Amino acid sequence: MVRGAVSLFKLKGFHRTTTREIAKAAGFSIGTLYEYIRTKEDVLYLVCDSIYEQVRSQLQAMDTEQGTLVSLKLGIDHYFRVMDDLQDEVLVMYQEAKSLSKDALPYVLQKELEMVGMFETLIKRCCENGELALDETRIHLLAQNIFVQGQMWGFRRWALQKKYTLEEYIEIQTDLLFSGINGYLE
Amino acid sequence: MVRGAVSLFKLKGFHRTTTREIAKAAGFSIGTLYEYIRTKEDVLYLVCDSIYEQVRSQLQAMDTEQGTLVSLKLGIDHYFRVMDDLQDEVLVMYQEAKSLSKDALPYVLQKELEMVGMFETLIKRCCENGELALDETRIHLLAQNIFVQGQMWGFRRWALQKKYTLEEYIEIQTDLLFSGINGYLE
Amino acid sequence: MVRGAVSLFKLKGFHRTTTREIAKAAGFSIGTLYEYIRTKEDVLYLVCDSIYEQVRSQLQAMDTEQGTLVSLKLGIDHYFRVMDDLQDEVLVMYQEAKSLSKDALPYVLQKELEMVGMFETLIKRCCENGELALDETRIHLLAQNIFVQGQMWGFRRWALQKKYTLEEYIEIQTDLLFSGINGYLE
Amino acid sequence: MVRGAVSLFKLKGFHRTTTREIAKAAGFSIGTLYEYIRTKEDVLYLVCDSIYEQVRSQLQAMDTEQGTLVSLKLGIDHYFRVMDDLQDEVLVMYQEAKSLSKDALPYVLQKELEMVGMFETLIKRCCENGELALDETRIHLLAQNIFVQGQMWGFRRWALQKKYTLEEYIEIQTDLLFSGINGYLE
DNA sequence: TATGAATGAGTGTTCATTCAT
DNA sequence: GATGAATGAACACTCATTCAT
Repeated sequence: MVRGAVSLFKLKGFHRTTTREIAKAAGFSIGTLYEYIRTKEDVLYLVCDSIYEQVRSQLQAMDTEQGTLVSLKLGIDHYFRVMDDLQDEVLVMYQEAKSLSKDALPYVLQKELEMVGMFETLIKRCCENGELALDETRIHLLAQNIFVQGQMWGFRRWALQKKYTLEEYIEIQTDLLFSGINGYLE
Repeated sequence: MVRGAVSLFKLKGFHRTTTREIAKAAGFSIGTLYEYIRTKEDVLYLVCDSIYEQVRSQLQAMDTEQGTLVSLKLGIDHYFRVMDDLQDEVLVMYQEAKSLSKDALPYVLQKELEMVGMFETLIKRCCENGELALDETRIHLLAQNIFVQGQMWGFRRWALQKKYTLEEYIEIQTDLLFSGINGYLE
Repeated sequence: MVRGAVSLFKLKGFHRTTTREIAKAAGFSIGTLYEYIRTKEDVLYLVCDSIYEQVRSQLQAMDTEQGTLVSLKLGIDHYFRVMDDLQDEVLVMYQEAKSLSKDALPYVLQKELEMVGMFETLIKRCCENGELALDETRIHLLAQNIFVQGQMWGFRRWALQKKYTLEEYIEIQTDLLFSGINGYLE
Repeated sequence: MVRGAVSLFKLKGFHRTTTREIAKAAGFSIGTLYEYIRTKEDVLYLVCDSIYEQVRSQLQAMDTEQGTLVSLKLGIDHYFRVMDDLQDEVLVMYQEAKSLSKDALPYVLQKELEMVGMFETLIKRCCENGELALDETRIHLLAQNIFVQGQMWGFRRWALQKKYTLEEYIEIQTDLLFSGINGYLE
């Protein structure tokens, strides 16, 4: 059901998608759909939940233990590729999450923070390993930046994917992330 | 009218806001509303247009000519403050722009690119001045990053504004932007 | 004003025509239009009234006095040509008269009866002259038939005007009216 | 549904009848009405279609084979009685058919021509049988006249049904149709 | 006097949700 | 359980009519 709903939301947005369409795409009757959900909004919640699950499961492969700059770069590379793979899903979530009820939204945001937390861990390991010397606040914001830069590839695709291939994007972003502007002083 | 609509869209989103509410918020009757617009979507377009106009007019103050790293930092500082000021508006646009018709969307995206262009110019001036040595592709992506980091402050406020004051955010982001991770090697 | 309204009603019908369109077609502002009428329906009444007036004024030329079969035929010929001339107007009245208020309708129907009355008179003169021997009921129905056959040319134009020219129509109808089926027994 | 709609259209016309009224008259909710139709105009089409079907089914009883003047008279008699029976329906169709879409109208007109065709056949049989000697153009127009005279009984009821009973109308019309004016020369 | 901005009741239509079968 | 016919609240939009200027 979720797969079908994602396609529909991607195509027409949450509000323009009818419950009938969701049921049809899932191969259910409308009556059966309402055995699984109580509200149309539940579908959105399930969709968001499923997307986060996909993202998280794909990110499991990321090595958070080694704590070297190389493994950090590999982690970023991996994450960006996952975001490329799931860009439709991520775009949907970005645009529709606000339609979640006041109850469901914090739950979803919590999951996001968990994912940001993965990058925090990755960076912290580097600090513990003595490869980096960043304070907590810098670590957290850096993690958020990496996280958003991954999503950016999807939600600003209209601007980015015209100019860069995924490989170029990963390479340049990683470079800018590491070198900063100061790395390019004349 | 636009002001009222922004508040409503912020509160309930475009789809959950009725034309009657928009009219009421604007202080006129539903009939009069339709003297000014042809379609509910026109309101969204006017809202987006007005937001961009506000952003752009506030960014006019930015000095794009000097071409020094200091003026670049000042530009970023100014932009982030503008984004803080207009964070509601920017959030609305982020979430609702996808509801624009196929005709209006490119027009809005075009305006975004113009704004990204301002940062590109700012950075290019530094290169021309011999303060930086960045190639075209890096300049463009850097500009996009700065642009998105400004918007981030608004659309991820639930995560960021709990941890950082605006001043802290500006300071740390600027620092990370310039120093990069390499700036923190042990 | 009436001229413009007739064109509009012909094109889109009474209900689909807006008062704004009527005003514009008349060269008035909407405010001024409402100086002349109290209700949209008044326009319809004025239109119907004007159409009957046109028909009647054109029929004045008909010679009702002579009381010969030849003058009867000439009268029919003349009437059919008037109906051809005013077929748009007549069609409009046919289709929209039912939208007249309960007050205005009888007034309009009265005018129709007056016109039927002209043919009654024409036929009666022939009887008085000793050219025909028809009773009252036959005279009245004959007059109605002639009247309707004239309108038919307009309101069934989609069927009739593909098959007959006006001249043919007049000739054959007159012939059938006079000869009847019995005139064609083998 | 069609029955209820006919009553309403008769009473107030198509445009003044709301979909809610149609639904109520049909005994279902507005939502259910829209399970059966896609557009209000569909109701009009269904109404027109159903009326023609009623007329045609009732006319099946007409004997088109015998080809005698007596059977022609019986046919006319039968048709006039059907028109009396369905005069409300016929009146509605006369007044509202113009509101049909450009797609549906020809379909309805086609059905009318089929019915006119029945009278043509009836008359032709008489010719083939050697009872009459009428050319094609006269046959066609005669058929149209009979057809319209049947409808007249309904759409000019305000004038005719005050003066004549149905029996009188049938008798006199048939007589005028057969004898013509010439049958009443002194 | 002539205007046209303003009004808001009313319309066709949609769609989330229920519930008898 | 599974279905889908039925519901009706809610919506975007129109337009006859008014009235301050």
